[in-house]
Amino acid sequence: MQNERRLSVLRAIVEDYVKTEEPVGSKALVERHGLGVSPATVRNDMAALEEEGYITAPHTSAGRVPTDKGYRLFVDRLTTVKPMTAAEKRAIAGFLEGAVDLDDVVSRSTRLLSQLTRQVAVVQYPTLSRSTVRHVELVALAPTRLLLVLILSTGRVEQRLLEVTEEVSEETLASLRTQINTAVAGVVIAEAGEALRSIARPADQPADQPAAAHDTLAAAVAETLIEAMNDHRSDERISIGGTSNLARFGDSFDTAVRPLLEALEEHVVLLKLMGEATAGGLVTVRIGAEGPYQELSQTSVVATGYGPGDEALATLGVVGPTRMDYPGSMAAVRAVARYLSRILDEA
Amino acid sequence: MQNERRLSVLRAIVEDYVKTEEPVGSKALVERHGLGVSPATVRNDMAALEEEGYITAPHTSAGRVPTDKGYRLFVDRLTTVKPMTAAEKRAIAGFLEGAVDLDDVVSRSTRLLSQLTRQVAVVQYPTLSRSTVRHVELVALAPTRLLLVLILSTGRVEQRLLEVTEEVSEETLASLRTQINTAVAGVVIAEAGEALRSIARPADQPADQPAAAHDTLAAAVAETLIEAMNDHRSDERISIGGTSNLARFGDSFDTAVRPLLEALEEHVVLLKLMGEATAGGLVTVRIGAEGPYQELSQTSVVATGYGPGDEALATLGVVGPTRMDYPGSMAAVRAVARYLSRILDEA
DNA sequence: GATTGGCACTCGCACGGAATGAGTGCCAGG
DNA sequence: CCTGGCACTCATTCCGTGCGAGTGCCAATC
Repeated sequence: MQNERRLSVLRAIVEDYVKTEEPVGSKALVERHGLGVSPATVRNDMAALEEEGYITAPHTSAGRVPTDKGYRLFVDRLTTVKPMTAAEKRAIAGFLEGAVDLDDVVSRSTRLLSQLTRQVAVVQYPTLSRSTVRHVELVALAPTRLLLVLILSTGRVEQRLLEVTEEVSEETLASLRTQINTAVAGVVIAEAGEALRSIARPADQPADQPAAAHDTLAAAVAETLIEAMNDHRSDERISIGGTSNLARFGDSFDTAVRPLLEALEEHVVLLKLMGEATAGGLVTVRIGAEGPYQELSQTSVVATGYGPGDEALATLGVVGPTRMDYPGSMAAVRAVARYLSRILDEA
Repeated sequence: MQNERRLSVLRAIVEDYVKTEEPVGSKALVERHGLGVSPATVRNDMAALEEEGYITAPHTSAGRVPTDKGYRLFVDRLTTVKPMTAAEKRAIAGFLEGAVDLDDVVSRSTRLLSQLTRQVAVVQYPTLSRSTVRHVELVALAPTRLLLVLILSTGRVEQRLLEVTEEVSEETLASLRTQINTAVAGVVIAEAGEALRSIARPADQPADQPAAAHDTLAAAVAETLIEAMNDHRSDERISIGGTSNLARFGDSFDTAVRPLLEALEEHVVLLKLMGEATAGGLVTVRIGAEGPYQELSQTSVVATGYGPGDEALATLGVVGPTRMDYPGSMAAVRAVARYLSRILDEA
């Protein structure tokens, strides 16, 4: 790929095709874009581009369509991420400001992203594993029934019910509460387990009766909390929005919409599709067959990581047909991730 | 509608049409069902049924299709809800048993329902307004930053952050916590607000300095809690699943799938569509144009209420094209609602 | 050597008419 | 009231044709 104009032609093809959803011909190209050459010249370039596998013709008498390889070149070299307008920025900030809790933040982000991109938006809830413990609360609902509330730095709250065999006094509970919070507040989840276990079996304590009872309780609480922390089921929590945007692609229902609808049900598949979270404003683009699933060879993913302090705790992005507005999507994804991270910072 | 056989014919038409998705003719009818009469006879009956508006012919040389009115008669008089098989019951119970918290219960129910019916399932989270307060927890995250956790009888947890102007001591917090819980534990949401306000401005207290501080704090906490309780935004929380089942109806994309996809995004629309929750095992069926939305004249809703003690706190059901398996859907909806209510009873 | 206008060629698609056949309505006889 | 027979309707399917968008190639031009 040497020629400079050829790249412009490819860019023009991609832009036109994304806009019109129809194969684009040489004549239409020179008209709509200001390339100062004749259709014939463009045809030569197109022939070369096709030779190199960047575009393809659905059939002889139709225009050209970008291939995955063509889109790839486009996003890698032919596009500069266009910044959001001031108005858009204000809209994003305003929309996210009003959120009352983590659920709300995530669902607002999802709606926002789907509206900005007119695609299906996917937002993963912040992972447990790399966040820190903010507070642990023990509540006696009944003499032998405890509610454990685990509050994380991301604002996420996990709760577990725990039935114990012996009645628990309010004093025991209070002391255990203090003990636990001293031990784990501010500690990363991954390391909190060890701290909890050490409370349950302190090395220096004699084996008399009340101490044993306290330890049994502490052990049970510790185990439940550890279980909640390691609950990777909840790592798979995601929020999906903008499904109705798929309606725009009703024509390619079987090749694009149907597989995507199915993938959206399988959260595990979806998360794998989104890929590893990338930090620092880096947006990942996965085009068509580049992804791990054959059935989704008509689907692209634009994603990035987010989290407080630019540490990528979770992924967020949009999913749609390969024929999508990559620059716009990338800009929107990056902007939402940035604002979302900022909100998590503050909280 | 007098003739007995005509009803059988209608039933046969509905069943066949739902199964084959194609207009059904007189000949096919007598073959597939054991009506002991000739096609000609059936034709006469069909003519009568059409006259009365229960069925209609898409065009002259095609078979017949049930009208909304036809489906209505079918669900009202021609169907006995078939009970779930023992295996299905076990599957339902087993599937719901494993849930760890309310979120999990709801999302499992959704998945379950969509799998049983092969339709789009919608489950509304239990409403705040008619549930009772189980516990209120106050946590000092920082000297001037409080986390309020509101735990309801349904297992639902609402949390709010509250910034206060003056530092709060642990003792003040503890006493306020006790006060609040004494006042509102077990009280219905609707009445809890009054109880909270009375804590904030006790009639018999002198106006000296520390008391005033305590009152300011109490008032702030009370208002935040009341706001959380009256947050009808969270009444609109719903869980949706089985969207990919819409893929089966790819043919009627524009008339059925697209409007439904759009409605699924609009939670308010969806809730209105599901209608008032009905208690006591009563399943509501809303067929096509019977619903409030013209664009959804091709969709039916099968829904019922659920909640602890058979009090309908929320709605759950399935949404799909009018051409749906009503008996099966009704049975599944009823069964899931029943098990779900039972789980809420236990918790 | 790149660019351009000209021109023949390809091929999908839209349009129109004919054949097909499923399904109906009606009628006369049982 | 049911049934077999029969003429009729009309959506769907299948060709065949014409059209036109778009291409590829070539010779001429700058």
